[in-house]
Amino acid sequence: MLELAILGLLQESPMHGYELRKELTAKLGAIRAAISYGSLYPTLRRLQAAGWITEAAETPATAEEVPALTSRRGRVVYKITAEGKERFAQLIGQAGPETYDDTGFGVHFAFFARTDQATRLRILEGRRRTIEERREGLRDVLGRAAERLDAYTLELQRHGLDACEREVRWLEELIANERSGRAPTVPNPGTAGGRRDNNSPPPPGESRKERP
Amino acid sequence: MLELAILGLLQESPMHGYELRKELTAKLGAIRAAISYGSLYPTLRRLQAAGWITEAAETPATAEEVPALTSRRGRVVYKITAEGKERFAQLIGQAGPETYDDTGFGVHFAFFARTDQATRLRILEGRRRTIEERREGLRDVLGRAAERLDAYTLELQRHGLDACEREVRWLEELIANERSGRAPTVPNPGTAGGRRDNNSPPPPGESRKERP
DNA sequence: CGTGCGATGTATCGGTCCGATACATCGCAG
DNA sequence: CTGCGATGTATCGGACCGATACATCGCACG
Repeated sequence: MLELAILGLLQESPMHGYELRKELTAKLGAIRAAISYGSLYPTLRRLQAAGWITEAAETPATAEEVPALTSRRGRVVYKITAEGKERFAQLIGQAGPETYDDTGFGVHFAFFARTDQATRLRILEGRRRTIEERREGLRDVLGRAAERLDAYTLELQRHGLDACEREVRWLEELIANERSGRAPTVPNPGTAGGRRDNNSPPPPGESRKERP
Repeated sequence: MLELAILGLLQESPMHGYELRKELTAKLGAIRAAISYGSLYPTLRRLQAAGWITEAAETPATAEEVPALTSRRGRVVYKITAEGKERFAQLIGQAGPETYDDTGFGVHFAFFARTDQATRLRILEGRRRTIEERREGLRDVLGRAAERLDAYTLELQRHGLDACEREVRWLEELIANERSGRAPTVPNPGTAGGRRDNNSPPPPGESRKERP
């Protein structure tokens, strides 16, 4: 999962570890806590060994000398290679069971802008299937085994069941949207402060890159 | 986390691994997928080595002989020890940061019937804090960094934000309930099939054990 | 003027947990 | 009587986390 996320982010622009972590947190903040360096750095090493990424030279063109006075301490910028792009395309295109669990789905979804529509649909439906099964499991417990469990445990299940139902509905809308339109935006009026408009969703072909 | 869950379940009644996994799945189904044997068995071994649990003899009293004909193949029943109960009480009573993440909170919550009220309140408030922070992070991204992210990523964040707000509300109700009543049941009319009544929540002292 | 603290930055280590895999027994339907 | 699905125990490699260590940079506060 981390591999996919790193490859995806480096496709936007080269980055060093720290920056990568921040971008990762921003992009995946909805589905998981901040990624640990204890995962990040070993993974970067692994990707580099596999040839998917390489180290890029530091020293941006605007660096007006100010040279080796303090010896230009280490800041390792990574960029994706051509093989890395292939690898990313391969990973993003295939969908196994791990694509449908909470984390896996979240990561795939976060890169839907780089995923073709058929795959998007396949993933959304697989996820829906998965959540529907989880939902049925919870209904079973709440129905059949209810008297064996204490009130707190039951309340937990109820809350979980509610979340499942809500996610299924969300997925339904996304699927419908995907099938016969193009925009990922769900038409329901957001629960949060409603000042966000977000019209003009980009037709998900390729996205332009920009860096400040 | 697994340690806490196993200790908690074995407190209800002795069990072997397979059974433990099923009960674990039933009790924690709302927060995580089925626990893996690759975690379960090593953890059981660890707990046994630490002296928190012991192997109990198989052969339930009703076993009308039918003896060593096929050599009574292995089925290892574990039961909790006195030290194990102390350990459980210690684990359930203390609350660190890991108590507030998704899995940790879920496990603690699932054993709230064995937790004193002060601790329950502390945990609920810690969890609320954690989710509120996650919520603020998502709002920040949605507000400040919105134009840097594609429509799919934004939709993911929105869905996550919605889940956060919902959970905070849920926690508020539980906290209010906890402060001035006793019942864990949230008064909101459930989204699911509403045939479950659940009055008479047990005053959370000690719960009776029963096994079929 | 300095000094110390919070953000930036790279890195490792032990431990927890997962997914795949292997293997054996039991009850029962065909 | 044969095979298959549920029950049952077990290990191994790998992914990821949390704690920890360490070094530099900019700037606010005294």
